[in-house]
Amino acid sequence: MDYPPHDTPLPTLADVARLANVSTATVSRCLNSPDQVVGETRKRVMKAVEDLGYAPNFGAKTLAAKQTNTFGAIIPTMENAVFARGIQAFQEELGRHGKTLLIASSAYQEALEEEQIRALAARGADGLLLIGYHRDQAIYDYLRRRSVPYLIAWSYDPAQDQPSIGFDNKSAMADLARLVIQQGHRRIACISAPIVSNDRARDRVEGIRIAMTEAGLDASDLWLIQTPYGIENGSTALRETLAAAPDTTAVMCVNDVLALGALRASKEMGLRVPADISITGFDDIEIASLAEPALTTVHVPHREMGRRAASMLMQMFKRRELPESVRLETDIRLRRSLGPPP
Amino acid sequence: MDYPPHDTPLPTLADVARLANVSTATVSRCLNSPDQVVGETRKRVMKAVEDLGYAPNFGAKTLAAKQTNTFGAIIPTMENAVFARGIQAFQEELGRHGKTLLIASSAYQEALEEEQIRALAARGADGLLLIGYHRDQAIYDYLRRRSVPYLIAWSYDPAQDQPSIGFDNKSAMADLARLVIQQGHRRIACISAPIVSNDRARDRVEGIRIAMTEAGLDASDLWLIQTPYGIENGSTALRETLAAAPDTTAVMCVNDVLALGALRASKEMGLRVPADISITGFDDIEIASLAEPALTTVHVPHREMGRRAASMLMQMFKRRELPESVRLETDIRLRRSLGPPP
DNA sequence: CGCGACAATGTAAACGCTTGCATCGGCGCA
DNA sequence: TGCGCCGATGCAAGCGTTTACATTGTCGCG
Repeated sequence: MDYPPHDTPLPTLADVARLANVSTATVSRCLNSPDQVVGETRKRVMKAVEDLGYAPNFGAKTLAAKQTNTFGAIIPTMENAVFARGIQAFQEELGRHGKTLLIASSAYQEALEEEQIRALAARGADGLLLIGYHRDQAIYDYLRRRSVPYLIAWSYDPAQDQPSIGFDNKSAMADLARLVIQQGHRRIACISAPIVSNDRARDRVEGIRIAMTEAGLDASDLWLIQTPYGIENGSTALRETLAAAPDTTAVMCVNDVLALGALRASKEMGLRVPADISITGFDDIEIASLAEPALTTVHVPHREMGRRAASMLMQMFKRRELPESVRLETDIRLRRSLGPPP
Repeated sequence: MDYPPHDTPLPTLADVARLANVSTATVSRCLNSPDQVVGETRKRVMKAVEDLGYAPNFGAKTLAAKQTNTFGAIIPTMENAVFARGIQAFQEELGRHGKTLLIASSAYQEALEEEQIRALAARGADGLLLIGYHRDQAIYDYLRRRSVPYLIAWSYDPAQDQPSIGFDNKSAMADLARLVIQQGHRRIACISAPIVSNDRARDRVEGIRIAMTEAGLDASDLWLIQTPYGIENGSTALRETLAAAPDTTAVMCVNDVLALGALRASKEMGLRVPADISITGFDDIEIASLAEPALTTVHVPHREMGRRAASMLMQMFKRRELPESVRLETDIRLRRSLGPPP
């Protein structure tokens, strides 16, 4: 069986019009605003549509109508449950309003993200959801110039002059760090994602430093190690940390997945958590509470964020104005993986 | 700050042509096949493009060129790491060839999936990746009629006359079930996703039945409970199972997430795994080996599947012919969660 | 009975790009 | 010097919609 390029070329509006004995305008109206067409004609047209198996050509439609009912989201990776969940909610909300969501994943590569943003914008997305602030100014200019509404999620920073919905990564992590310090920890290590193009990770690390400084500790004492996303990487990072800084008593990870890896490595090394070493995460993914011991982490309302992001973006498109940025609350989930130092 | 609908309308090919003092044809060629244009002209054109901040209009481009360089994937949910991983690989492979991937998620709803398939097809996707066989025949007809290449992943069933890449869910699960039975289990329960529109789940359940029958057990004795995807749901399902069938000694789950939930519930109920009850999963997601005890499950080469699916689909588009379906091998990862019955 | 208003439909001009074909120089070769 | 060829570029015809505007036919009302 083959896919003839188009042996029977696809039916077009004109074909339908011919068959139904009306003009293309009428067919178009039938499809887009049926109440402008009287019952009998409409029935005839619909039958023709059915018989021909007609489906509108999207490119042509966009070209003529300049609206796609399609929103786009560019996320760093699908393999992170955190984004998956937020985006799922985002899509559900859009769906409720008859909009379609197109997702692209950039695999944490800046160049690729840029390409995808441009692709989605050129494709006429009615609006774009982006993750975090960090990206080339040229992209923002491009988006503004084409007047494509965009919203930044997973970060909230009033200092950044961008419409956004998210939480304050810095202060959330600082809160957690205060708790860690309060438990008596002085030798703290941080396992982070690469911070160079990830403002969320960067802010979280910064949060720890802030709390340390407040407590009279020397922030430059923070042992920092960066590694890509992944359980395995978290494990490796913990081993390296303990090799280089053996007196560490608390390891704060910038996300739960790294923390889970660290947890595993600790156990494999025969360390008891939290008796010998404390470990914390960030995100509160579902398995955080399932781990052994359960992981102390920062809970983030991902679904709420996704849902509200959708509403905001649709508003932006409809009303053509910038919304107020929204700050969501996070809260700390204190679980067994954090305890006093040995 | 506002998003004027288009105060300064976007620059078009014609604008660039005017500024560079060439025809639109030349500009188009500059952008799409630069070697057809001599150096100096090209430079001039590129400068104009730059100055104007020109970006091609995708709709127009598709309309004229009938090729989008875009592939689509419709997955049941992003929240399942299994799909996330496979799709990530799928995208990476496409990216290597300069193609873009658009993803839509159907939240396991048939009607939504259909809508999204149509949307992506109408949008001129060069090819579509679908999950599993189960969907309305009308959709297949539609796709064929529009001659949109499509490939089915995560399932392989020679009986289905569709191009696909995947593994044999039925025999994979049967293999695992044989192992369970071999350990001595006779009272087996199965926690499944809803099987009505999910052939993968259905086949896995069927696999258990086959193994039971082979072993001389009565397949209708299999205690089956269906529940949506999610750890919490897995927990609940386990409790219900044990309430209704208290003599169960092995619980086979159709995916790891449900299994993890079951594991948690067992522990909460004070049962020792596997001493009091054995639990198995399917997929071998990363945390399966991290669980306490580590989960016995079926390992599936998700990334390989994604990567090869991309190649196949690109071939289908280029060569316009149906490929051979590909059957991938799975293998059982025997871990501590499975043991002999008490 | 005639006129205006209005509802239903048709006409045709965009929309922004690609591409087959025509055109135009300039070059090599006899 | 003249011819043919070829590479670079321009011309213009689509591609399949939407939609402003024009046209037609009906109906109610004075």
